[in-house]
Amino acid sequence: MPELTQEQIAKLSRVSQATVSRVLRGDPRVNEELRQRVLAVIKKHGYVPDARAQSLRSQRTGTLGLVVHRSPKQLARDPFFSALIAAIIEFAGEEGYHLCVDAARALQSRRAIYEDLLRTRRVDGLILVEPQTQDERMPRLLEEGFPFVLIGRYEPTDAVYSVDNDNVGAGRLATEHLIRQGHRRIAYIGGPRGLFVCEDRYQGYRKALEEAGLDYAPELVGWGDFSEAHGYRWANRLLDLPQPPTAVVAVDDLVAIGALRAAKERGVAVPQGMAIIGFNDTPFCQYVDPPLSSVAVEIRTLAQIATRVLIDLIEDRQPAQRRHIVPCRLVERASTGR
Amino acid sequence: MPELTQEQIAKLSRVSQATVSRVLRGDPRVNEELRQRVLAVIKKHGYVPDARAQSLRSQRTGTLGLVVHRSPKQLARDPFFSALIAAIIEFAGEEGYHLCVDAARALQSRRAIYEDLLRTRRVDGLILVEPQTQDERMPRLLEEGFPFVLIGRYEPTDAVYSVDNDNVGAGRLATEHLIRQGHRRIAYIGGPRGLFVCEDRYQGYRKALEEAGLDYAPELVGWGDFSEAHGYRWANRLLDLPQPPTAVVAVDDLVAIGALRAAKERGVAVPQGMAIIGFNDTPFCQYVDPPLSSVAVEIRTLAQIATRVLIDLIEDRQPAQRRHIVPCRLVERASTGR
DNA sequence: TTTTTGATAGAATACGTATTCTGAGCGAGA
DNA sequence: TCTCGCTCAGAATACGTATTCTATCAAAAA
Repeated sequence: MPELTQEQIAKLSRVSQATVSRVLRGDPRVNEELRQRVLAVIKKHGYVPDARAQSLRSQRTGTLGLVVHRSPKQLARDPFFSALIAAIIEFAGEEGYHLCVDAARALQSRRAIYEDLLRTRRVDGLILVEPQTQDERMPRLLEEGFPFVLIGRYEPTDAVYSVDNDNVGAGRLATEHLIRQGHRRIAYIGGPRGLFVCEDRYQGYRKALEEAGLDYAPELVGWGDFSEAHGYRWANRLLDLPQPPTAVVAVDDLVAIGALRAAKERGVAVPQGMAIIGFNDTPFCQYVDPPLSSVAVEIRTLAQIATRVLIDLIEDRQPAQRRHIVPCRLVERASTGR
Repeated sequence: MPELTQEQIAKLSRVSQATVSRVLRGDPRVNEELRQRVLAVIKKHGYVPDARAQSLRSQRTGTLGLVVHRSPKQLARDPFFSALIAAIIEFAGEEGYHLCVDAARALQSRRAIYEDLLRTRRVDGLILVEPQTQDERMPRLLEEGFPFVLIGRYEPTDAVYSVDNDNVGAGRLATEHLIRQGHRRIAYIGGPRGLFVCEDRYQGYRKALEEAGLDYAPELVGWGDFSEAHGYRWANRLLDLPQPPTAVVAVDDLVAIGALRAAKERGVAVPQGMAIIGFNDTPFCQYVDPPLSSVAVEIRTLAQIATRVLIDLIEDRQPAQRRHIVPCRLVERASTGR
């Protein structure tokens, strides 16, 4: 453990510890000769500041906290989170911050993690992902004035800084794309009713239909969950209709893949018999047959904005705006091709 | 910021700060009456220790560091890493540790991250993933006696603690499975020559052939990279042979999917015309058509062992053994079914 | 020459906790 | 009665850095 402290550097340079600190911090009020002496010693023996002492003294840890409340199992297989974590690491790193990641499985542990990261001052700020509307942490964080930023949406107050995908726009993008391809009878397979992301994409779907002057057909809209099985079931039901849709907007890639399987099983060609588009542009979209069109969510942008806003808050710069909406991007593949 | 310090708790309880500390640490040498007084005050006003001060004082941060050297982009789309990170978070959390994740993109930044995590004493120990044989960090870490554990393999010295998949066993598992299905002419599509994981799986393949008394056919073995394109190219080449293989072991799921695509394009039915098996049991295995058999890597076990060994090292308990080999598991799906 | 100003650097202190040191009080043994 | 030993709690200190406070010295102003 040959790690030197400022005190030892000082002794070797025949100056005081305070002077060493000043040299390191670039304080101009130090004589050039002494500065050189100190720098020479540091160069020779090496010096790395003790982050623990620095953070105790300066009240800054140089670490951001990321809390997701998902089970590690979900976390492990959700490409969204891995991409998000990776991107946040990247952008935080560029600004000289580290990232501390914690996962809150149960609601019970959520509180514990919150205590442990925040009140112990282990991190300078927090990024919360997909908060719930009934999130008891938000008011407390606001009250304490602790820097944090949300990825997702939170309705009860607009006092929080947040970044979210333009899910309405995404739904519209997918639907308009299908309309451009000539489709007139377009179904929507949604996820759980009441979830922002599903409702928003549904709104986008409705708007696109409306603007194109197409009729809305309630029998073409189904709600459920985010599973492949749900997509499979609903696609089958849609294909059983007297007048089945010629295209399907599925709220999630997995759901879309379920629909794809149903179509293939019944001998319905994709996209000729039925076009299918999903959301999120999950990595496996390009490996299914036919490759799946999808509306990509700009995870990196999401991460970049969240990180920058949080660091601005931490460093007492007033961020430009509270709510950020990140547009999505259409990725055309064979499943909606001509 | 209504966070109280021990000093303030002490004042409110009319005792000394030392006594508060003793009560909190469960020191038995404190009178029951005082203890109760202090606990009552804490209960009323709340108290959470300052992690920064604790770590400065106790030389322990309660944080593990995880360093992966991959670009954030690769990181984002590699399910292995997200699963690994998730699992480490989980197990570290169970032991009361946090996780600080950093990614070293360039070789240049690797050094910087190493400095920043380790010498600044920001973490108590380090988990290194997929070290290279020429890894300049290893000797230094060993020399400094800094606690660390490897996920992967390192040859130059056996002084390091490491956890690795049984890749030889995995290669054997896949090959034996195909042999059991009656295949006699089995190809191997590998990744980059010289990479441990590829060489080991190849060894397993060779051993399984040998033990089954099957001839080794060099023309059935191809090396390249981990891409889908490589699998596609090599599968085509194999199918062009005068006597094509009836089964393929692909070193990675992506490579296997490339092979799958080649087979489908040429009208070769899978598995009847050619069986295919991959490695890693990537989430999308179950969504391709036909679903892809794969040898699953026990990421959670890997993470669990690595975390436990590291924490043992940190807390001065001698771990049982230096090298841990985690067995893999066969996941049968339609691509190798009868 | 005396006072003031400015530049510089060392001494001292604070951050909050854990632990060692010290001393007070008391019962037991001589 | 006096000392020894023991229990317990407060005082003091250390962890390593950043910063404020203070002292020194020289040069400039009076």
